[in-house]
Amino acid sequence: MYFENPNSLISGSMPVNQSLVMDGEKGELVKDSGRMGKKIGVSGAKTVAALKSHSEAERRRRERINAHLESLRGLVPSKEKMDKATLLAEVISQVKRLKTTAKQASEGLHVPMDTDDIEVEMLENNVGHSSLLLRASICCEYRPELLSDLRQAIDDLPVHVMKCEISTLGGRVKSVFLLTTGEGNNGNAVSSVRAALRNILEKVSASADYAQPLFFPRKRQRVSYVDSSCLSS
Amino acid sequence: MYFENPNSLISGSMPVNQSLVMDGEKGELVKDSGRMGKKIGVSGAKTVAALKSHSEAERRRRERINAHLESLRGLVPSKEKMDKATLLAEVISQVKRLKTTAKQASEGLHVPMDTDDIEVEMLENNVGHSSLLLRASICCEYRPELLSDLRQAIDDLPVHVMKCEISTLGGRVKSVFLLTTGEGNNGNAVSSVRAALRNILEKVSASADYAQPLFFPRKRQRVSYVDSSCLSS
DNA sequence: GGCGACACGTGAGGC
DNA sequence: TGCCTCACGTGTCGC
Repeated sequence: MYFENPNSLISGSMPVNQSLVMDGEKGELVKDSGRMGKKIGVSGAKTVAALKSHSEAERRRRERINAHLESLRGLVPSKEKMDKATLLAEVISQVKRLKTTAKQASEGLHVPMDTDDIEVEMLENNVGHSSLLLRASICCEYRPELLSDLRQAIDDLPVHVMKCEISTLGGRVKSVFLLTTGEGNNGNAVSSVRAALRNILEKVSASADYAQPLFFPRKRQRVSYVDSSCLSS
Repeated sequence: MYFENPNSLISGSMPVNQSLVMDGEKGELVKDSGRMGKKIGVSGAKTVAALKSHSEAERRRRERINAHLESLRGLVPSKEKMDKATLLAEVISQVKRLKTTAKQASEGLHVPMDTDDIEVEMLENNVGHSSLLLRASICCEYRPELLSDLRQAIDDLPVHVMKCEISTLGGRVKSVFLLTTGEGNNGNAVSSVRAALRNILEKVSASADYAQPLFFPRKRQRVSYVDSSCLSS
């Protein structure tokens, strides 16, 4: 802020530039061509009033933007006071990170969909470690042998289960595994896990009798407590 | 952009304001006190060069900021072209939303902790609907009757199960329920659910024999695939 | 004293 | 027309 008193709009060193200008090229004082032949004295008051309201409005606009930038500064984890541009850069990387983690934490997990599905993906390559981190999921209708089948299939694979998660919605179930492979056959780990899960999926469709669902055989209900509008990435 | 040619620095209507100023108060033309008595003609070339590089640097700075704003515009779900200020406002609400959903999706769910725990909380009040949305979780050591006990307990309560999720880590299990209450006794819904879950927890500690864990009785391992640096909110 | 970051006032253009 | 948003050049402060 230039002036302690915000009312003192007119700076002593900043020209209001209404009719007298300095020709920068030659340095001579010239009369501005005052478009539309209004006399200076007549329209002067109105012009300066308009200019004043204009600059005030612009100041308000700047304050609005800067206030938002300030609250953004409070939302990024960094504590040091940073540049306006780098703050924005930090915000966009933050938004991207949050979107991917939110997507991975919600869409990937939790909600069994209506269609049977198998997903096996390699997560981070974990540079420095020779083992891979895999995320495998299977989504299908529930049947009583499903869990033991799953356990048997995973146990037969050369993988470690770091985390297992089962969620049910309606009569359907989705199981998500976080797996690590030992050293060695990392190349076909994804495909072998996928094949094992596919076997289970086919066994499901083979057994014609669908037993009662695992937990709560109510009518299918959808619930979405995750803001899916944010996950478009 | 004012000038097609960025080299034409000197505007006809913008005073360079190096020595002649307009006193805004009285409107009289005054001589600026020209600190350091350099002659205009001598330092003119250097001054105009410095001014040019200055304005160019400022232009680059603006372009940097605006480029970041533009990429932020691509990250916000809204499709209509919005104001700079409203764009920033949208971004900060987006960040807040993503933080809460990410936090709820990760820290709240998924990972069984080492200590037994029961959480029952009311989610949104869902204005307009008379039913409440609850999130209830129980975290304890696994035992074979745990799942059927849970089902029985929840079935005895006046709630609907919208979603159920079970995750295991080591020999421990965490179950999370998304519940809706019917009309009526919303006031004590939280406490009654909590009491039911507490019953189960006590039954666990009563049965002294811990059967083998549900899935994979390997050594306890921690995995954190959610960027916890973003969840400070 | 140059360089970078910021706030400012102002002209242009859109409804 | 009046209001609003934006880009621009400039003054100023800190390193």
